Amino acid sequence: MSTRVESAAELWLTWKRAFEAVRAPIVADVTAGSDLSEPELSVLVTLFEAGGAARQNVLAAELGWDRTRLSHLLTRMEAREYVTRGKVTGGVEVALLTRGRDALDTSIPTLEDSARRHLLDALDPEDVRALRRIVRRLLTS
Amino acid sequence: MSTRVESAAELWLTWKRAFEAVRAPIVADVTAGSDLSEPELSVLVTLFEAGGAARQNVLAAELGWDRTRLSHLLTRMEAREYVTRGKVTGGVEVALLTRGRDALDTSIPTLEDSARRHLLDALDPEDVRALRRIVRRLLTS
DNA sequence: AAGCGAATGTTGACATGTCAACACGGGTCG
DNA sequence: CGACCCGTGTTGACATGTCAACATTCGCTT
Repeated sequence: MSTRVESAAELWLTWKRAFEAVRAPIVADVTAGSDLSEPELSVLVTLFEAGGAARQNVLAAELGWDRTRLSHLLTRMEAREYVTRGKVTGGVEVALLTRGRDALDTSIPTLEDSARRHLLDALDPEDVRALRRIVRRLLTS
Repeated sequence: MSTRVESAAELWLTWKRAFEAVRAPIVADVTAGSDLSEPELSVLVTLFEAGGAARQNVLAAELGWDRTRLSHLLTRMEAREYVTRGKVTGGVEVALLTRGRDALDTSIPTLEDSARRHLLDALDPEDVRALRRIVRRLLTS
């Protein structure tokens, strides 16, 4: 009759809650300043970290997204001249355009500031170390 | 010209990546078994934790969602007879229906199992303790 | 070379989320 | 009382994400 929410599920659910609680204000901050949505920023950042260009499937894997989602989003971003797509043996390569770099330059400081206020400052150094360790572990498992 | 991604932003971005990496398989597991979407499950769980019924605005706050989103979702869930809405002084109260409880009973064990495999088992006890502490801290800040 | 299969992307229909505008119902204060 | 104000919830238009079906291309096998 009445299911209980047990340990692993409970850990997941509270983690999710905390994550969303942090995400919401950060997204609000970031989207307030620029005309980038949060997913768009993720794409640009990932692209930037990859050196300015990346294969579309790599991008999708990096972001943990579905091909379809990325495809649709890139179509829109291409129309706004943030990125271009070029055919390459075995697929498609996406590259940052100037407008994309400019948008990044505008958004990153805002993101840095917001993330510091809503995440870093809420934790003490030990927590931060632990969080980094947890993240690393989860990403390599 | 070329922005760097600094410490707080970098922490946030990697955290997000790890979170998504954990979320994806859990969502896949949970939605595979039942006919509940992940947001729907969140609503049911929150409702259940609240004792089976809750004011709509409380629910929204608990979930960290927009009123609008919850309203739309509840409309769909009401149509599927998972929950009901009743007018109450000062707003609307949402209550679990039998179908909702049944769906929970089906989904929670799946969630528990999936969360254990994809989250708990990937961490050692120390990480888990740290994560719980971090979550608590973030939710009360 | 020809055929096949797997990986990659795209497309269109549909589900879901977001935003701005509106509607309603209590408080509160003149 | 009556005129506001504010918190709550709904609605409809639009943006975004998801899913299944389809193209294309590359590698592998024969």
